[in-house]
Amino acid sequence: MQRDKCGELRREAAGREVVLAGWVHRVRDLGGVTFVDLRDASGIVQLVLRSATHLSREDVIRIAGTVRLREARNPSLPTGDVEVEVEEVEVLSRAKPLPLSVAEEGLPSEETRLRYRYLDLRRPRMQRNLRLRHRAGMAIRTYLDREGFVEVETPMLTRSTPEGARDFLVPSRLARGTFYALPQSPQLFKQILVTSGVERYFQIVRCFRDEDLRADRQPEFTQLDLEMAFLEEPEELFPLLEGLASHVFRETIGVEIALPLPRLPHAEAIARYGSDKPDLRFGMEIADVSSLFAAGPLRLFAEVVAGGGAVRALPVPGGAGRSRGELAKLEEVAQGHGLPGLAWVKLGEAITSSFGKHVPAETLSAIAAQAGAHHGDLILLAAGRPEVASTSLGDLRLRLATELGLIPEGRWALAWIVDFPLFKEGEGRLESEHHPFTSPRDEDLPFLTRDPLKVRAKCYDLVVNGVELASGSIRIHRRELQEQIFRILGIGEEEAERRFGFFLRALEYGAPPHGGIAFGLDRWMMMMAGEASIREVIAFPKTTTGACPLTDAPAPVDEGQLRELGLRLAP
RNA sequence: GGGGACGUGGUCUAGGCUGGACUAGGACACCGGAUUGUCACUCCGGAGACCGCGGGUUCAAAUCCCGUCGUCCCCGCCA
Repeated sequence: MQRDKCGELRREAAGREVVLAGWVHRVRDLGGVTFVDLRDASGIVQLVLRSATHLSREDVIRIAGTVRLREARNPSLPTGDVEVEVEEVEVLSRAKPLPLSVAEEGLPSEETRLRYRYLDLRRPRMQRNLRLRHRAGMAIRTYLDREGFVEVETPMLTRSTPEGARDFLVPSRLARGTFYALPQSPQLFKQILVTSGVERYFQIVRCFRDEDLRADRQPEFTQLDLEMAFLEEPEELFPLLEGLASHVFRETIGVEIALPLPRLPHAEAIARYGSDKPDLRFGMEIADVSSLFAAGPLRLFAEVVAGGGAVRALPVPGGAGRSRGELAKLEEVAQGHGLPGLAWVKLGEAITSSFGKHVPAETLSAIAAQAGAHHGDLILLAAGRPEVASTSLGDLRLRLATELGLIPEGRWALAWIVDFPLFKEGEGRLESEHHPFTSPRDEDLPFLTRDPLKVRAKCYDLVVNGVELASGSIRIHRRELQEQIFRILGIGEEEAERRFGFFLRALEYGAPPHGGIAFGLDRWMMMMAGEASIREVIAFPKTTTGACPLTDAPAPVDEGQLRELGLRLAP
């Protein structure tokens, strides 16, 4: 269909004969003359109709006409200098009265939006989001291609390798009673690919996890997955990834990211911000004031410190005026983390505290100094196991900063979180902090047998504004070490062979040292688009119950289909 | 698995706490009419909802209670 683009008509086009096709955006019928805003992917232009063709919103039409300069321009449209005097109109397709408003304000319910997604996606904001995502994808591919990466597809029908989440299963017809699993990530395939001589692999790939949904979680989601051979240390990978991230930010939303990015050891992130994905757009750092209480006047806190615990302090700017009730609410948050309570110091006209007279004024001043708090501020104190004390205050730090409007908009605070522990305590056994294929740090290898919880991993997260954007590691490339890790995780030799045998074997035929990372692409898009939900950057997302209102999936299947698969539904 | 919020014409919403003139109001969309310079056009008129569904309390339920379904948010879960 030969046609011109609505959004590209400018002053210079005046006098030209054009053919336009698009959707009727709005109709203003003045009787003798009717104005129609015609919309196509390029934008909107005003048509002038003098014939009596009845048009409704979202009708699809094709017109032929002449571009003319307007008497009065419309400054709110890029095409506002011109209009098209219509000579011929052809209705290509009628639109019924709309089941939802295509206006930006007063959004319909999520379900209605998804049921009529083809209308919902016509909103400028959604069009913008789709295009933003496309630009990001282009930027990613351009950058990685230039760096010598090869995009390789990996199977969607694969085997269940019970890692973290619940698998989506696909029954096999040819081998009754067996199942494929949809991949939670291409983890093992990408490691096998670098072992196969693809020294630089990447893929923009769909992943599947059958867990409950959230605003930032869908059962199927997209990762930017990449892996490189001949890496032994995280630092060898960071410059490339930083280049990628800054390139994508620049090409997608025009934001410049200052490089190199700060590195923050995991332990420090917890201590200073009470989170392994700290929001670094603002201060309010947590201070350790344990030493002030170690031999101090408060027996309760002294005992905590003596028992290996810590007392940590969070400054709250301008918080000195908080009422007892407000403090109680904050305390509830801390209690939710398992702390018995919160202590506080107010730097008001006088310095007051929840300690009454038990703690001398000079100690209170010392606390204020260490917490970096000033006149008018409040200091919240948490005492307990160091991590619990910190994460409780970390939670409060975020809540209070949000409430106080201390988080600057338009800032992008990126950082690497490094030196995660390799293991964490699970239910009666050790679990991988990242995943079982993560390499321990060389200097911590001696602790593997003696004190595994002390072992740090060659593992890293890329954190943006308090959101985990990407997570990766240097992998284990020697079978013996991989088997040792499995043993520590309580995966026996027989089980390891059964579940991961194919992978262990691959490590026996010349596997280079390697490592990589996976970005949560949807979350990244969500942030760049300034959206609060991942669904706004996914064309056809699912509801919280995993349903698709557009197609009504999931749906029952015919008895015959089940029979072919050898399946019968339990009563 | 648990907690919370919401559900009123096609869409968004008022009403709900404190049940009775609610004969459920408004805006947008829709239909009819007027209208030759609008651009969120305007003006006049019209149609359209038994208030998600089921049960209960009551003389009386959109309103109170219970259940259920749906949507959203959070905790658990998500290597």
